[in-house]
Amino acid sequence: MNGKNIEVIVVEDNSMFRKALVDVLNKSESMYCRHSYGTAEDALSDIESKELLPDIVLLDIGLPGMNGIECISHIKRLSPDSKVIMLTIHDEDDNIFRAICSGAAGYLLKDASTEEIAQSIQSVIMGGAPIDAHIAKKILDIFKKLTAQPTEYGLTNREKEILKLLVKGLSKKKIAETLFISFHTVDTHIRKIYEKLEVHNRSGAIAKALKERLV
Amino acid sequence: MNGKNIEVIVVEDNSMFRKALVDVLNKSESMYCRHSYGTAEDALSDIESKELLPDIVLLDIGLPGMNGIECISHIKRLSPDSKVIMLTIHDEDDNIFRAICSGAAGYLLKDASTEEIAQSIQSVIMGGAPIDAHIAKKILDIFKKLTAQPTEYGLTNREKEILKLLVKGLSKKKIAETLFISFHTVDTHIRKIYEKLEVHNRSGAIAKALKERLV
DNA sequence: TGCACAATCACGCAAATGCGTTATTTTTAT
DNA sequence: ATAAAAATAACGCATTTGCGTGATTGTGCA
Repeated sequence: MNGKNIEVIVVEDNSMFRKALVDVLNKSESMYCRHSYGTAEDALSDIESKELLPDIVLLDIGLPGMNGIECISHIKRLSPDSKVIMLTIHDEDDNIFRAICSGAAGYLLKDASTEEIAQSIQSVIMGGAPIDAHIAKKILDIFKKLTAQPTEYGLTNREKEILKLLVKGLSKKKIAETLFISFHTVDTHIRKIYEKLEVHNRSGAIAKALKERLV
Repeated sequence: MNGKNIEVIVVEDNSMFRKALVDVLNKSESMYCRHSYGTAEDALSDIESKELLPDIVLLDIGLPGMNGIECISHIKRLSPDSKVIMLTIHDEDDNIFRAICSGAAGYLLKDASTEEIAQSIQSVIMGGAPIDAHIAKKILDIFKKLTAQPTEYGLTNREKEILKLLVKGLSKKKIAETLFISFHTVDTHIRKIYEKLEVHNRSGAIAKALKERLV
């Protein structure tokens, strides 16, 4: 049961970091890394042609060409049992959600030590889901945002109605025609909307409406 | 092991439907319904004062006053082991996601027969998650949308950068200052963005960017 | 009875936008 | 090396926007 039996491949464009990773992995007693790549395309074509079935893929998100997120599903297609651990520089990366949904098994920051990364691989093999604490919080935040009751800005029904039309891209004139009211009335309503949403232009109102699911 | 041992409570504002439900439940050999309510507030205060710990809560989404979604978390707080089955009229209800995240165990349409509803209760008790097929599809669609690769509109990096600033609500002038380029250049980029996104104004671009997670 | 609030409408004006058109330079790809 | 694409910049103009300031009407609540 012991021995170097966990096959790991590394996909990471920074060659310094890639080499450091590979070295650490190969020093481990339980895993080895025979293949590492600088781009998703290289890795995928190798997996396909050599019929590689790695246990673990360490995958950078910020790759040139095809990015890591896209890469996950291709890997899963070619080698369904491979576990993918994402590596990222930024914890504010808003791709977290996509990665998790695409089937990433873990999610680590690059400032993790190479040892920590090796440790995380063990954890994935044991069925765990190593996720950096900062990233875990981000994930919870995303869920919280998705599930949160929309903030109550005290918009009246008419204002909500007009906000919807703004989001649809209508001009004041078009809105007036749609609702059979005067251009000026629309203008007044929009001013109230801006005031209540605490924005100063259409862009802000639309962004807020969509981000906070007001419409 | 047999007998009427599953305690169900019903929260539904339509009294006709509520009564029909309660009757069917009480006719069942395995469950009973002693308490039913027309509002979330009534149900919650009763749960609190009488220390009810129902096995199942059938909960309408479209309640007057506190809605069903809000109600879930209160129920879970007062009676953590209760399983909540949501009832809704519309399958296009965009609250599905919130309900699931709040911990609803099932999600049914009101046009389900009362028998089907009773059947679903059994299924929840058995550890299942009865979700109406239409609703299940909606859920998958929401996830698909959340996880979908953003449609490729062929935006260049510069265009994406400027799109982000548009979403932040900056004017062309501000964008020009931010990027240390001319107002006119910003203008040109924005025109290309509109062209590629097939919109004709800022509102359309921002709405598309946010809805399709381009930023 | 009165007052707050929603919804309606109006004028004017500076600023911003959207678009037709043209053009140079730099980068990328074949 | 050469063609295509991207990034840069400019002028003019009709339209739209954002906002200061003002007003009238209806509805509900205290």
